[in-house]
Amino acid sequence: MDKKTAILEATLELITKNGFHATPMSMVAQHAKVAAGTIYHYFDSKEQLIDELYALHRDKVASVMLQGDDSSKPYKDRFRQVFSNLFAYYTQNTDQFLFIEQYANSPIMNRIPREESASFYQPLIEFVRKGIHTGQLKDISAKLMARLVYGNIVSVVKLHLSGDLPMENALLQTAIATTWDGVRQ
Amino acid sequence: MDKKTAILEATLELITKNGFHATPMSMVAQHAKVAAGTIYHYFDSKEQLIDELYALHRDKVASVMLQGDDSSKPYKDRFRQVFSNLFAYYTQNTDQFLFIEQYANSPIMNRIPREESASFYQPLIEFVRKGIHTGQLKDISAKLMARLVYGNIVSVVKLHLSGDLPMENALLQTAIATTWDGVRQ
Amino acid sequence: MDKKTAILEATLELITKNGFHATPMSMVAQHAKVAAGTIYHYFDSKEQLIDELYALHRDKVASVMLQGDDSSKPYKDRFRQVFSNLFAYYTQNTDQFLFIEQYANSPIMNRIPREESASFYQPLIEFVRKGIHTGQLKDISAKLMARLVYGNIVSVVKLHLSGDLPMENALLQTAIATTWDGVRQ
Amino acid sequence: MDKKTAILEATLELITKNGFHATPMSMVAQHAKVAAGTIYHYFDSKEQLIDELYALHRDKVASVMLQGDDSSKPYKDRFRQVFSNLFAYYTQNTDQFLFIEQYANSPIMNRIPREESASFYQPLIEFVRKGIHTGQLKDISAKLMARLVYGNIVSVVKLHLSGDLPMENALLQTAIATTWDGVRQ
DNA sequence: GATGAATGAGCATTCATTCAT
DNA sequence: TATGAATGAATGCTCATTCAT
Repeated sequence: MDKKTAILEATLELITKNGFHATPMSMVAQHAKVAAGTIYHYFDSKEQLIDELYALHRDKVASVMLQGDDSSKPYKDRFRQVFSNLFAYYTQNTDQFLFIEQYANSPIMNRIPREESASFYQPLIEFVRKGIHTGQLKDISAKLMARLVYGNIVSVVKLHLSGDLPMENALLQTAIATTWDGVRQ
Repeated sequence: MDKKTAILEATLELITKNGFHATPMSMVAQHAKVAAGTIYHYFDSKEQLIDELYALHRDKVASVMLQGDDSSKPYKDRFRQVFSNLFAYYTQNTDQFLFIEQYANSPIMNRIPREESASFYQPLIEFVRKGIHTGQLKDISAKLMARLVYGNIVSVVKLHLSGDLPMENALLQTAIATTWDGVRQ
Repeated sequence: MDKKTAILEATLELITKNGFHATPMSMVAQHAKVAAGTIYHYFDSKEQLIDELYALHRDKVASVMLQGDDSSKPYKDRFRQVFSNLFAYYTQNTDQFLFIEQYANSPIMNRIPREESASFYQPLIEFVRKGIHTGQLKDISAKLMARLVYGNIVSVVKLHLSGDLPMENALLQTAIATTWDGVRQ
Repeated sequence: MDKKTAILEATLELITKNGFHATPMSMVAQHAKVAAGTIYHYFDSKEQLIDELYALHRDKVASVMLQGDDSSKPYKDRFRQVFSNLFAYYTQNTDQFLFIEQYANSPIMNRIPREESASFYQPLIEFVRKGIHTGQLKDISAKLMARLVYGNIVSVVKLHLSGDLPMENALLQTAIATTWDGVRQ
């Protein structure tokens, strides 16, 4: 649905820029070039619109993460690729990144059932688990390791976006190496 | 000022629970047991109240971080202590942690001048810089390294608070070791 | 027209239950199983739909009132029958009764020209007039008498519907007798 | 409270003229010469405002009804007075009458607990009960009789207000006599 | 005729802020 | 200092109505 997409895109952009509460539905309507009432054909409420937007981008991230993963390659290369995938996606889709972080760190996150929100990390947990089983990675909790790896990616993206230290490739490789040294066997 | 403190505490608690926009000034007044108008004797506006609250807790974190740091100890022990200090503070002061994260990940963060907000990491940057200079840590960007270390602490606290994997001490030591292995020379 | 009837019936039911303003056209459409736009093929507006519904049931009541009236019977029996007719119709068609009362007691009643609305009582006025002329009823204003009689019927139906004192037959006969004693010569 | 009274009066007037849903809160505010938000200091919601308005006038009616009742007078005179009291009050306070009728005949009436709403008739029931016990009135259900008497008053007021047959005193006496003849022993 | 997506004016309600006391 | 009643602009949402198909 074209209008639904327009609404979702306008919401993403505006919330990223202004925050949840500084983004009135009327402004979303204006930017999406639909009438205010139209939004309510596609979404039950502002709350539900935002939740759906989050679910959409959460799933998108999950699908991007393992793109191009090839189990025949050396695990270290695969690890480097996963890190790069997310870094590239987030830095090229700043709004998505900032929206996800804003959402995940606000109390509205609790509107999402615990299980569903835990599942965000599932693909990454599976991925590190493989590395653990094959002896490439430390034999520690996969849940913990996945969080640490993902957290490092987020840290690097934030540093990049802060403008304080833009990530050229060499620096990114350093960050990946640092992460790898932490988790490798 | 007793009332000012009451207002700040009420604000912290309510924003942590409800979020910025779901926390009306009237509710803050009620919880702080002052009249609505009284808040405006101590703060110019809601915005300024929140900003001041953030500044307060940001500085508190900076002071907690290096508590008990003793430059005569082995650097690795000092590193372990910094990590533990923050972990302990955040898990024992959940509201502060959640408030800082909520604030730092929302667009209102931009209200704070870039420099000031970068300075949050300054003590940690100095700390890792020492490790680099003495050859204990990798010779890479201190800014990057500080972010990675702090990001790992945040990751561990969030995992703990999610209830998905409570951190007993052994697990915490694992997380510290993983971080250390990443940054050490 | 089948759909038109469905719309009228849905409107009656919903307005009786929810009131005029708590009955959106979309809800009427849903219950009548037609599209929202379809209603506007049969009715000009919500206002006109409601007015037509009222006219419909007002006329229905007029036709029910004198059903089975036989001028060869004793007038007192005929009086009793008119009373019973309306009581029976209203208690067996609760929605119609409640809708008429709701409509007649709301300011929208003024949308109907005075004359037309006065004509609701016309058949009853004629009926009591006969009783007056033949000396069965008091020689007082027929308009007044008709209103008193109809008012008594309404009172009895409301008491019945309130559940506070269900009308079995004996009680109904008492009510009729009381009314009769008031108006008879 | 001066403003509260102004709000109640404005609401009464406007609802009587326009109906519940055609009376926006902004219009109430305007007529009461207060800000829109001020209404919500005194009332929780539009619904509660209307309910309170109804309760207020319901109680007022109950207190007016028996005004000047003197148990040493002949019962018939007392009966005539009760009838006259209500007729006079309603015709001199048209808005109150129309509001009560509009409210009582709309589905919102169900917001009021059954018992409370039944109690509206209680004073009148007690009054007719006295007449029954002393043998002045028919020995029939007091509940039924009270409803019939009150219904007659309402009928007379409505006829008067319709403009179709203004009630001068002689006519009013006729109406009272008709009612009395119906209920007297 | 029939549909239902789309419109946008209108509504109830909230809330940051002010100010007379 | 402190109060809390009062303000009124702003917000999320509804709903009668239209119109392209």
